[in-house]
Amino acid sequence: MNSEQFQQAVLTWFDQYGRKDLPWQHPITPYRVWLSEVMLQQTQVSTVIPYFERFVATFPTVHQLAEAELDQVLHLWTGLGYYARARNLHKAARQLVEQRDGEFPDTLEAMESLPGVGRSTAGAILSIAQGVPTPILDGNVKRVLARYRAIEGWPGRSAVLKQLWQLSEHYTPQHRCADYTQAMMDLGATLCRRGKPDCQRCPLRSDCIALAQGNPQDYPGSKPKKELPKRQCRMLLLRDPRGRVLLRQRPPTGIWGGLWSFPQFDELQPWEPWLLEHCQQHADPQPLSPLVHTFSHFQLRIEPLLIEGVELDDRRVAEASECWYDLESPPQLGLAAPVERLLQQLPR
DNA sequence: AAGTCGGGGAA
DNA sequence: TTCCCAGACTT
Repeated sequence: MNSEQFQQAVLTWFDQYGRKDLPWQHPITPYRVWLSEVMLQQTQVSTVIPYFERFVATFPTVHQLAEAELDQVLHLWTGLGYYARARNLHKAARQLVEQRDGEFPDTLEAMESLPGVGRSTAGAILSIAQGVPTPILDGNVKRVLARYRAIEGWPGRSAVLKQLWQLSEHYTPQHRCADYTQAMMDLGATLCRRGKPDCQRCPLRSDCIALAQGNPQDYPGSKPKKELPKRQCRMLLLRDPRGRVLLRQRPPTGIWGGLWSFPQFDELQPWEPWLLEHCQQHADPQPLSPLVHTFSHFQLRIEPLLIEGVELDDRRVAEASECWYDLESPPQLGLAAPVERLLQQLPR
Protein backbone atom coordinates (compact mmCIF):
# COMPACT_ATOMS: atom_id res chain seq x y z
CA MET A 1 0.00 0.00 0.00
CA ASN A 2 1.33 3.43 -0.86
CA SER A 3 0.42 6.42 1.29
CA GLU A 4 -2.58 7.36 -0.85
CA GLN A 5 -4.01 3.88 -0.58
CA PHE A 6 -3.33 3.94 3.15
CA GLN A 7 -5.24 7.22 3.52
CA GLN A 8 -8.09 5.97 1.36
CA ALA A 9 -8.45 2.82 3.44
CA VAL A 10 -8.46 4.81 6.67
CA LEU A 11 -10.94 7.40 5.40
CA THR A 12 -13.31 4.83 3.96
CA TRP A 13 -13.28 3.01 7.28
CA PHE A 14 -13.90 6.31 9.10
CA ASP A 15 -16.96 7.14 6.99
CA GLN A 16 -18.58 3.95 8.17
CA TYR A 17 -17.20 3.31 11.65
CA GLY A 18 -15.54 6.49 12.94
CA ARG A 19 -16.77 8.26 16.08
CA LYS A 20 -18.82 11.30 15.19
CA ASP A 21 -20.79 11.95 18.37
CA LEU A 22 -18.14 12.94 20.89
CA PRO A 23 -19.07 16.08 22.86
CA TRP A 24 -16.26 18.16 21.37
CA GLN A 25 -17.45 17.35 17.84
CA HIS A 26 -20.68 19.34 18.22
CA PRO A 27 -19.81 21.93 17.24
CA ILE A 28 -16.18 21.63 16.21
CA THR A 29 -14.40 24.87 17.07
CA PRO A 30 -10.73 25.55 17.76
CA TYR A 31 -11.54 26.39 21.39
CA ARG A 32 -13.47 23.20 22.04
CA VAL A 33 -10.94 21.01 20.21
CA TRP A 34 -8.09 22.63 22.12
CA LEU A 35 -9.84 22.10 25.44
CA SER A 36 -10.65 18.49 24.65
CA GLU A 37 -7.13 17.74 23.44
CA VAL A 38 -5.58 19.13 26.60
CA MET A 39 -8.01 17.24 28.83
CA LEU A 40 -7.31 14.07 26.85
CA GLN A 41 -3.56 14.24 27.44
CA GLN A 42 -2.82 11.04 29.33
CA THR A 43 -6.50 10.71 30.16
CA GLN A 44 -9.14 8.38 28.78
CA VAL A 45 -12.12 9.61 26.78
CA SER A 46 -14.74 8.27 29.21
CA THR A 47 -13.06 10.10 32.08
CA VAL A 48 -12.84 13.38 30.19
CA ILE A 49 -16.42 13.64 28.92
CA PRO A 50 -18.11 14.86 32.15
CA TYR A 51 -15.25 17.27 32.83
CA PHE A 52 -15.49 18.65 29.31
CA GLU A 53 -19.25 19.17 29.62
CA ARG A 54 -18.92 21.05 32.91
CA PHE A 55 -16.04 23.10 31.60
CA VAL A 56 -17.66 24.36 28.40
CA ALA A 57 -20.91 24.98 30.25
CA THR A 58 -19.01 27.25 32.65
CA PHE A 59 -16.66 28.77 30.07
CA PRO A 60 -18.30 28.63 26.63
CA THR A 61 -15.62 30.79 25.02
CA VAL A 62 -11.92 31.44 25.35
CA HIS A 63 -12.76 34.99 26.47
CA GLN A 64 -14.73 33.77 29.46
CA LEU A 65 -11.96 31.34 30.34
CA ALA A 66 -9.43 34.17 30.18
CA GLU A 67 -11.49 36.30 32.54
CA ALA A 68 -11.96 33.52 35.10
CA GLU A 69 -10.00 33.15 38.31
CA LEU A 70 -7.38 30.39 38.27
CA ASP A 71 -8.97 28.93 41.39
CA GLN A 72 -12.23 28.38 39.55
CA VAL A 73 -10.42 26.71 36.66
CA LEU A 74 -8.59 24.41 39.08
CA HIS A 75 -11.88 23.68 40.82
CA LEU A 76 -13.37 22.41 37.55
CA TRP A 77 -10.20 20.37 37.03
CA THR A 78 -10.30 18.71 40.46
CA GLY A 79 -9.88 14.95 40.03
CA LEU A 80 -8.51 15.07 36.46
CA GLY A 81 -4.86 15.18 37.51
CA TYR A 82 -1.85 16.77 35.85
CA TYR A 83 -2.91 20.16 37.15
CA ALA A 84 -0.20 21.98 35.20
CA ARG A 85 -2.56 21.41 32.27
CA ALA A 86 -5.17 23.63 33.90
CA ARG A 87 -2.68 26.33 34.79
CA ASN A 88 -1.27 26.29 31.25
CA LEU A 89 -4.77 26.31 29.78
CA HIS A 90 -5.64 29.42 31.75
CA LYS A 91 -2.39 31.13 30.84
CA ALA A 92 -2.83 30.26 27.16
CA ALA A 93 -6.38 31.63 27.16
CA ARG A 94 -5.15 34.97 28.50
CA GLN A 95 -2.34 34.95 25.97
CA LEU A 96 -4.75 34.30 23.10
CA VAL A 97 -7.12 37.05 24.16
CA GLU A 98 -4.43 39.63 24.82
CA GLN A 99 -2.25 38.94 21.79
CA ARG A 100 -4.71 37.68 19.16
CA ASP A 101 -8.13 38.86 20.26
CA GLY A 102 -9.03 35.26 21.12
CA GLU A 103 -8.32 33.88 17.65
CA PHE A 104 -6.34 30.64 17.36
CA PRO A 105 -3.20 30.58 15.20
CA ASP A 106 -3.07 28.74 11.87
CA THR A 107 0.58 27.74 11.87
CA LEU A 108 2.28 24.94 13.77
CA GLU A 109 4.93 27.23 15.27
CA ALA A 110 2.42 29.71 16.64
CA MET A 111 0.16 26.94 17.96
CA GLU A 112 3.07 25.25 19.75
CA SER A 113 3.96 28.52 21.45
CA LEU A 114 0.80 28.20 23.55
CA PRO A 115 1.60 26.89 27.04
CA GLY A 116 0.60 23.25 27.37
CA VAL A 117 0.40 22.70 23.61
CA GLY A 118 3.13 20.47 22.21
CA ARG A 119 3.62 19.20 18.71
CA SER A 120 0.93 16.52 18.78
CA THR A 121 -1.78 18.65 20.40
CA ALA A 122 -0.95 21.53 18.04
CA GLY A 123 -1.26 19.17 15.08
CA ALA A 124 -4.61 17.90 16.28
CA ILE A 125 -6.07 21.39 16.67
CA LEU A 126 -4.76 22.48 13.27
CA SER A 127 -5.95 19.37 11.45
CA ILE A 128 -9.30 18.91 13.15
CA ALA A 129 -10.43 22.48 13.75
CA GLN A 130 -8.43 24.66 11.37
CA GLY A 131 -8.25 22.50 8.24
CA VAL A 132 -4.45 22.75 8.20
CA PRO A 133 -2.98 19.29 7.42
CA THR A 134 -0.54 18.55 10.27
CA PRO A 135 0.62 15.20 11.62
CA ILE A 136 -0.12 14.12 15.18
CA LEU A 137 1.44 11.42 17.34
CA ASP A 138 -0.71 10.61 20.33
CA GLY A 139 -0.90 7.22 22.01
CA ASN A 140 -3.38 5.89 19.47
CA VAL A 141 -1.38 6.88 16.41
CA LYS A 142 1.81 5.57 18.01
CA ARG A 143 0.14 2.20 18.51
CA VAL A 144 -1.35 1.99 15.02
CA LEU A 145 1.86 2.99 13.24
CA ALA A 146 4.17 0.94 15.46
CA ARG A 147 2.13 -2.15 14.63
CA TYR A 148 1.59 -1.32 10.98
CA ARG A 149 5.33 -0.99 10.35
CA ALA A 150 6.48 -3.21 13.26
CA ILE A 151 8.59 -0.48 14.85
CA GLU A 152 10.60 -2.00 17.68
CA GLY A 153 11.32 -0.34 20.99
CA TRP A 154 9.64 1.89 23.55
CA PRO A 155 8.35 5.21 22.09
CA GLY A 156 9.85 7.03 25.07
CA ARG A 157 13.22 6.51 23.40
CA SER A 158 13.99 9.37 21.06
CA ALA A 159 15.10 7.18 18.16
CA VAL A 160 11.80 5.29 18.24
CA LEU A 161 9.81 8.49 18.59
CA LYS A 162 11.60 9.98 15.61
CA GLN A 163 10.72 7.00 13.42
CA LEU A 164 7.08 7.22 14.42
CA TRP A 165 6.91 10.94 13.68
CA GLN A 166 8.38 10.28 10.24
CA LEU A 167 5.70 7.69 9.58
CA SER A 168 2.98 10.04 10.78
CA GLU A 169 4.27 12.77 8.47
CA HIS A 170 4.45 10.35 5.58
CA TYR A 171 0.85 9.18 5.89
CA THR A 172 -0.91 12.42 6.81
CA PRO A 173 -2.93 13.54 3.74
CA GLN A 174 -3.39 17.03 2.35
CA HIS A 175 -7.11 16.46 1.86
CA ARG A 176 -9.69 15.52 4.52
CA CYS A 177 -7.06 16.02 7.21
CA ALA A 178 -9.69 16.46 9.93
CA ASP A 179 -11.39 13.16 9.16
CA TYR A 180 -8.06 11.39 8.73
CA THR A 181 -6.74 12.61 12.06
CA GLN A 182 -9.91 11.67 13.88
CA ALA A 183 -9.91 8.33 12.04
CA MET A 184 -6.42 7.40 13.21
CA MET A 185 -7.36 8.10 16.81
CA ASP A 186 -10.61 6.16 16.44
CA LEU A 187 -8.74 3.26 14.90
CA GLY A 188 -6.37 3.14 17.85
CA ALA A 189 -9.15 3.53 20.39
CA THR A 190 -11.70 1.08 19.00
CA LEU A 191 -9.85 -1.59 16.96
CA CYS A 192 -6.10 -1.27 17.39
CA ARG A 193 -6.40 -1.40 21.18
CA ARG A 194 -3.54 -2.07 23.56
CA GLY A 195 -4.86 -5.49 24.48
CA LYS A 196 -6.83 -7.77 22.16
CA PRO A 197 -6.74 -5.73 18.96
CA ASP A 198 -9.60 -6.52 16.58
CA CYS A 199 -7.46 -7.06 13.52
CA GLN A 200 -10.17 -8.77 11.47
CA ARG A 201 -12.09 -5.52 11.18
CA CYS A 202 -9.06 -3.32 10.57
CA PRO A 203 -8.83 -1.52 7.21
CA LEU A 204 -5.05 -1.96 7.34
CA ARG A 205 -5.03 -5.70 8.03
CA SER A 206 -3.78 -6.69 4.56
CA ASP A 207 -0.61 -4.64 5.02
CA CYS A 208 0.11 -4.70 8.75
CA ILE A 209 3.53 -6.17 9.47
CA ALA A 210 2.85 -6.89 13.15
CA LEU A 211 -0.30 -8.79 12.21
CA ALA A 212 1.61 -10.78 9.59
CA GLN A 213 4.16 -11.61 12.26
CA GLY A 214 1.33 -12.72 14.51
CA ASN A 215 2.24 -10.47 17.46
CA PRO A 216 0.51 -7.08 17.17
CA GLN A 217 0.14 -6.97 20.96
CA ASP A 218 3.92 -6.72 21.30
CA TYR A 219 3.85 -3.21 19.79
CA PRO A 220 4.64 -0.58 20.78
CA GLY A 221 7.43 -1.72 23.07
CA SER A 222 6.64 -1.19 26.75
CA LYS A 223 8.38 1.13 29.12
CA PRO A 224 11.17 -0.48 31.16
CA LYS A 225 9.70 -0.89 34.61
CA LYS A 226 11.25 0.03 37.92
CA GLU A 227 9.58 -0.13 41.28
CA LEU A 228 7.90 2.96 42.67
CA PRO A 229 9.66 4.77 45.49
CA LYS A 230 7.50 4.83 48.61
CA ARG A 231 7.04 7.98 50.67
CA GLN A 232 4.81 8.95 53.56
CA CYS A 233 3.44 12.10 55.11
CA ARG A 234 1.23 13.49 57.88
CA MET A 235 -1.80 15.61 57.08
CA LEU A 236 -3.33 17.66 59.88
CA LEU A 237 -7.08 18.14 59.64
CA LEU A 238 -7.60 21.14 61.90
CA ARG A 239 -11.24 22.03 62.72
CA ASP A 240 -12.29 25.22 64.42
CA PRO A 241 -15.18 25.30 66.91
CA ARG A 242 -17.59 25.90 64.00
CA GLY A 243 -16.41 22.70 62.31
CA ARG A 244 -14.57 24.42 59.49
CA VAL A 245 -11.31 22.86 58.24
CA LEU A 246 -8.01 24.64 57.65
CA LEU A 247 -6.68 24.48 54.09
CA ARG A 248 -3.61 26.06 52.60
CA GLN A 249 -2.74 26.63 48.98
CA ARG A 250 0.21 24.68 47.67
CA PRO A 251 3.02 26.31 45.66
CA PRO A 252 2.20 26.86 41.97
CA THR A 253 4.62 24.16 40.80
CA GLY A 254 5.30 20.64 41.97
CA ILE A 255 2.87 18.06 43.31
CA TRP A 256 -0.72 19.33 43.41
CA GLY A 257 0.54 22.74 42.24
CA GLY A 258 -1.88 25.53 43.10
CA LEU A 259 -4.33 23.18 44.78
CA TRP A 260 -5.56 23.51 48.36
CA SER A 261 -4.55 20.92 50.91
CA PHE A 262 -4.01 20.33 54.63
CA PRO A 263 -0.90 21.31 56.54
CA GLN A 264 1.47 18.53 55.58
CA PHE A 265 4.57 17.07 57.21
CA ASP A 266 6.66 14.88 54.94
CA GLU A 267 8.32 11.67 56.07
CA LEU A 268 9.13 11.72 59.77
CA GLN A 269 9.15 15.48 60.30
CA PRO A 270 7.59 16.15 63.71
CA TRP A 271 4.30 18.05 63.67
CA GLU A 272 3.97 18.58 67.42
CA PRO A 273 6.20 21.69 67.59
CA TRP A 274 4.21 23.34 64.79
CA LEU A 275 0.94 22.69 66.58
CA LEU A 276 2.37 23.96 69.84
CA GLU A 277 3.57 27.17 68.21
CA HIS A 278 0.56 28.06 66.05
CA CYS A 279 -2.32 26.78 68.08
CA GLN A 280 -2.96 27.66 71.68
CA GLN A 281 -5.99 25.48 72.19
CA HIS A 282 -7.13 22.19 70.74
CA ALA A 283 -8.53 18.77 71.62
CA ASP A 284 -6.52 15.58 71.52
CA PRO A 285 -5.36 14.57 68.02
CA GLN A 286 -7.24 11.54 66.65
CA PRO A 287 -5.50 9.37 64.06
CA LEU A 288 -7.72 8.60 61.04
CA SER A 289 -7.19 5.56 58.90
CA PRO A 290 -4.20 5.98 56.57
CA LEU A 291 -4.69 6.12 52.83
CA VAL A 292 -2.31 5.28 50.02
CA HIS A 293 -2.16 7.52 46.98
CA THR A 294 -0.22 6.37 43.93
CA PHE A 295 1.36 8.86 41.54
CA SER A 296 2.96 7.94 38.26
CA HIS A 297 6.41 8.14 39.83
CA PHE A 298 5.98 7.37 43.54
CA GLN A 299 3.59 6.05 46.12
CA LEU A 300 2.47 8.23 49.01
CA ARG A 301 1.12 6.90 52.30
CA ILE A 302 -0.94 9.58 54.03
CA GLU A 303 -1.49 9.40 57.79
CA PRO A 304 -4.25 11.88 58.61
CA LEU A 305 -4.64 13.37 62.09
CA LEU A 306 -7.91 14.99 63.09
CA ILE A 307 -7.61 17.81 65.60
CA GLU A 308 -10.80 19.54 66.70
CA GLY A 309 -11.52 22.66 68.69
CA VAL A 310 -8.68 24.56 67.10
CA GLU A 311 -8.27 28.29 67.67
CA LEU A 312 -5.88 30.08 65.31
CA ASP A 313 -5.06 33.73 64.79
CA ASP A 314 -7.54 34.88 62.13
CA ARG A 315 -5.21 37.57 60.90
CA ARG A 316 -2.54 35.01 60.09
CA VAL A 317 -5.04 32.89 58.25
CA ALA A 318 -6.20 35.86 56.18
CA GLU A 319 -2.73 36.97 55.17
CA ALA A 320 -1.19 33.64 54.32
CA SER A 321 -2.66 31.57 51.51
CA GLU A 322 -4.84 29.74 53.98
CA CYS A 323 -8.56 29.51 54.53
CA TRP A 324 -11.18 27.93 56.73
CA TYR A 325 -13.07 25.54 54.47
CA ASP A 326 -16.76 25.39 55.30
CA LEU A 327 -18.18 21.95 54.52
CA GLU A 328 -21.70 23.39 54.48
CA SER A 329 -20.95 25.91 51.73
CA PRO A 330 -17.71 24.78 50.11
CA PRO A 331 -15.84 27.46 48.15
CA GLN A 332 -14.86 26.67 44.54
CA LEU A 333 -11.25 25.66 44.98
CA GLY A 334 -9.03 23.05 43.42
CA LEU A 335 -8.57 20.12 45.80
CA ALA A 336 -6.19 17.18 45.50
CA ALA A 337 -8.02 13.88 45.19
CA PRO A 338 -7.10 12.52 48.64
CA VAL A 339 -7.99 15.86 50.22
CA GLU A 340 -11.39 15.68 48.59
CA ARG A 341 -11.82 12.15 49.95
CA LEU A 342 -10.80 13.12 53.47
CA LEU A 343 -13.17 16.10 53.48
CA GLN A 344 -16.02 13.84 52.39
CA GLN A 345 -15.34 11.51 55.30
CA LEU A 346 -15.52 14.24 57.93
CA PRO A 347 -18.69 14.33 60.00
CA ARG A 348 -20.65 17.59 59.86
C1' DA B 1 18.00 11.61 27.72
C1' DA B 2 15.79 11.31 31.93
C1' DG B 3 12.72 13.03 35.44
C1' DT B 4 8.38 15.45 36.82
C1' DC B 5 3.68 15.94 36.74
C1' DG B 6 -2.66 12.50 38.64
C1' DG B 7 -6.03 9.88 38.60
C1' DG B 8 -8.62 6.23 37.09
C1' DG B 9 -10.04 2.49 33.83
C1' DA B 10 -9.06 -2.02 32.37
C1' DA B 11 -6.87 -6.48 32.09
C1' DT C 1 -1.80 -6.09 41.32
C1' DT C 2 0.13 -3.83 36.83
C1' DC C 3 -0.09 -1.08 32.92
C1' DC C 4 -0.89 3.07 30.61
C1' DC C 5 -4.10 6.44 28.73
C1' DA C 6 -5.88 12.00 22.51
C1' DG C 7 1.76 14.45 26.39
C1' DA C 8 4.15 18.65 27.81
C1' DC C 9 7.65 20.60 30.24
C1' DT C 10 11.98 20.99 32.95
C1' DT C 11 16.59 19.73 33.99
